[in-house]
Amino acid sequence: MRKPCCDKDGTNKGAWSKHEDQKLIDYITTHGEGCWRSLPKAAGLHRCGKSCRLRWINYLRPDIKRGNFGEDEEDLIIKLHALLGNRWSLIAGRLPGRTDNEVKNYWNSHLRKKLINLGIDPNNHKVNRSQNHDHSATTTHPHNSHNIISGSINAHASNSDETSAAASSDNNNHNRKQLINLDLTIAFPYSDHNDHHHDHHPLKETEPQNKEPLNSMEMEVSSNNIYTTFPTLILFR
DNA sequence: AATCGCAACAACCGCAGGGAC
DNA sequence: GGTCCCTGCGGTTGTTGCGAT
Repeated sequence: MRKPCCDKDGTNKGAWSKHEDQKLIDYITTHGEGCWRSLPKAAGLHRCGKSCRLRWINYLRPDIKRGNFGEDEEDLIIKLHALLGNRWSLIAGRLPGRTDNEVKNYWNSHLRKKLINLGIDPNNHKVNRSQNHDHSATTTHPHNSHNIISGSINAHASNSDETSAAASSDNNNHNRKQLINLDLTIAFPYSDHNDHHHDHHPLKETEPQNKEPLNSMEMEVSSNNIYTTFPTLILFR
């Protein structure tokens, strides 16, 4: 029988107090991140490790960027969501200082509605033809009536009506890349990475200090990379 | 001034992946 | 190879703040 992640008795839940925050900050500043399960006891916190980790990652980390999302960030989230779906950690990984929780919340509370108001299905980023066709938003291109992203993979697929296998030909990929106008360079992990607690996902390779802020112009979608690295992206064909 | 409804955000929960034993 | 443990992720819920009535 597997033990629960934390004892239900004796652990605090709900909002964190300033005192708890300070304890967590002090401990991590001294000992570094990791070993979340044993951290609460060592730090003198009556919280489960999960809760500590979440609090640190989503709120206390010094590199957290607080405040409203800029238009460029909004744009980037929408574009990345079209590519990656609800992979919030991956999306947040390309937005320096933003957390997956923050991006997820922002999507659910703002961007989702924004797309719906534009007559765009936030799930597949396709225009809902039964709704209004006022596409005056900055994220919408007049030349592409199918998708909020200019020449996105979705748009490409919708134009080709059940397109054949995504990686079927280099020529096809080249054409797509030209159509997409959305670049997403995927860097790979440093082999000499010291952090043995890091996530090994191919898009989570870069540490915050290595992340370059990307905007839509800098992103590079290599179709080969996309389709071979992220099987779930096949969904967006 | 009170209260109601909604939006925003913080936090929790369950699950899955991966490493260690 | 199987099991356990730790960690991270994504969905969901709870709480708080604010505007409308």
